Amino acid sequence: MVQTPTTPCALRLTSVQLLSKLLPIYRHKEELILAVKDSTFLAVTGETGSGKTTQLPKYLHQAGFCKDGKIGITQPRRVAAITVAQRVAQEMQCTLGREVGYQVRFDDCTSQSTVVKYMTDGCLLREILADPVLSQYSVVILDEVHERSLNTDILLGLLKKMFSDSAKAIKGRSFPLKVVVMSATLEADKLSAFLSDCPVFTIPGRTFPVTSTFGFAVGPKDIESAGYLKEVVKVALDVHTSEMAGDILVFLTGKLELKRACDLLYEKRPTVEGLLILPLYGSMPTDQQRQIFQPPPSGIRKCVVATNIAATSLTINGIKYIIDSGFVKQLNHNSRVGMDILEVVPISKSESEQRAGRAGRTSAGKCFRIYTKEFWEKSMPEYTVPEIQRTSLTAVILTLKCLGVHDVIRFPYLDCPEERFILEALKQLYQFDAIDRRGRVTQLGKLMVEFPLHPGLTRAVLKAASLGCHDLLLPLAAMLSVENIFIRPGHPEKQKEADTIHRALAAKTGSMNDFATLLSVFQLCKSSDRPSAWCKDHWIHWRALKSAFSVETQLREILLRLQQVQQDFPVDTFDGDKSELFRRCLCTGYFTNVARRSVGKVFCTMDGHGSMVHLHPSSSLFDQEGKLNWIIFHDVLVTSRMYVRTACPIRYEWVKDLLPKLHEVDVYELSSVAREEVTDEEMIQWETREAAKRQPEVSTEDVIKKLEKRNNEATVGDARARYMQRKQQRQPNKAL
DNA sequence: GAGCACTGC
Repeated sequence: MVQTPTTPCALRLTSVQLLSKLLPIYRHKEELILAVKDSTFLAVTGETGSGKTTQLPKYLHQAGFCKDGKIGITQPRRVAAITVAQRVAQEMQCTLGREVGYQVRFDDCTSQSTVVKYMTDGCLLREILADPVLSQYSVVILDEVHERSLNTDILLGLLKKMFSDSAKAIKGRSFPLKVVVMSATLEADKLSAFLSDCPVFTIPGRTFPVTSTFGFAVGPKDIESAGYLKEVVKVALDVHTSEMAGDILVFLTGKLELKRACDLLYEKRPTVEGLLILPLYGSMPTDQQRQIFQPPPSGIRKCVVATNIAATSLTINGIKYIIDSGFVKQLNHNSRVGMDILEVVPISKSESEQRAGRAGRTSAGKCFRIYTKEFWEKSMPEYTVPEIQRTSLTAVILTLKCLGVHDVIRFPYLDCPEERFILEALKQLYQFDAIDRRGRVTQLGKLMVEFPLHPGLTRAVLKAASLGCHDLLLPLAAMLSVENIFIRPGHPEKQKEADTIHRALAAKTGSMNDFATLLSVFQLCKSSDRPSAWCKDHWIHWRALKSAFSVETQLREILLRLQQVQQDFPVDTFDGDKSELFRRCLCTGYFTNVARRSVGKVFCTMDGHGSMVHLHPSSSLFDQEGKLNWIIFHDVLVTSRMYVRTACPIRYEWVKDLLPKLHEVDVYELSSVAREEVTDEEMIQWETREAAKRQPEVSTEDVIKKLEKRNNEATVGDARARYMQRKQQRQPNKAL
């Protein structure tokens, strides 16, 4: 413990401690400690403001739970892990990083003496990979379980399994492990049922009532109607002119929409005095955010127009009024086209309650929903579909396999993902050589799981490492895993300027290759004397590039460690020029994202879905389509068309040997692999069938015909149709 | 010829 030498500091600490006794949880301290002692699993529910996140670990520490091991508390977000740890360290009068610490990616603030450790759920998952029984912990607390983040859901299943596998895992421990899951009230019973009907401890919250009203702008029949933006603006102005003092928070779906709404509000400004309009979105420069968190000047009302970032990640004080559009932009995995699609969808009822709740943090509030009661009843689901059911599972399934979970279908999921999502993930892992035909993790798969990247990208990195050219792939992998680095300003003049500079950067590499451009930007900036100024001059996000630098360092460290530990680290040889070497490495990881030009500027994906795609105009390959035949690409964007971005040309010969892998495995064959390890008998049957299917010599045209299997585009087509409809509704003049 | 929500390792 650290002494508190100065009086002001001591006073402050005392007041923090006094305040903690006023929290609703304080009255239940002894009962809570007993409840944790009495059972293996405990579910604790309590709304915002109950104090469960800060106080429970402190109570357990005081009750002696740290005698044998640590108390670990997970959070879905980095900032939460850090700020809560700071707060608790202050209350326990110790230096952050000593008894109380935190660990998030790139920031480990713990030491030998740390016994109360806050961390992100992803960090604990990494720890389990290294130590499957969590032998250092006496208590594990999963917080914010109701948010259903992918990592928290996996942790939940793993912890349940740890105790149900006839205590095999637990035998490896010298003292018992206690598991506490904390959640908002709604999910408590479900959690209890999942964890062998464990006790539920309820702590009252401390929030103020929020009254919600419905509007007229969006009904179930015009689900995609965008006239709602006008309604949002109208409601905001009504609130400003007729409601009492208090700030407004508006929930919209995306950056452009925020901008449009702010413009509409500004237009009304001459008639509406004293409204401070502030947009808020994730990638916004931090210097522009300051005003948002400061109280407005007296007599001025703040109106924050935000994306979903204001739903959980950021808290703004003084919000009394919520205006809820009822929509969110969400990345969903579509297994029919085998791709991730970013789309606007109605929020769930629980999500809308959460949004409303943002108005009741400091006093009673009001929530104005711009959609009808009918929309609420007919078009909004009860709960948000958990991430695990709408995301690509490739990386997660590899993690489970590496943890010895062979039966990935019957793994105890709180909510099971659809079987075809799991099968698709297995198929991809097989294609990347991470698992074999029996579903066992390969040597390569064990290396791959160590990298915090998509398995395909990791595959390319490892290929490069085996060829001794990881200096080409590590920076690229880092650049592809951070947010978009190219700034494209709104002003037409500036936009032109930025585009010209970006095009010049691409031309510098001497080849049409968006991956090479990214690598070049990384290298040029890194070797620059004043990197931040270099970024400014080239319209590049300095913040994003800085994080690419740290990611690259981390990836390099992981690779180095694996090469030292692993005696038989793969080694290959290659002679050819650097550009070919680079692209060949990419092919090993991106051969599932390969397309061949069909007619004009249209490309056809070769992954068996046969989707028609176009090059995005931001690509350096754009307008060069005539010169291209085969390309690989990093991602897909569905707007007015299906666009592929970040692409490069390849030669058919480079993927020829890999392409058969795309269709040699029948996904249904893998279902047995998914359930358990395959028996020898099944294996022989399978091999026989496979051999029968295989042609002795497959011609180019045969492979292409097989891959151009048309055309499963229906869902993407739907998304596009909806988009076009919205576009017309928003720009009625242009439609004529 | 251009519609990137939000997390996390």
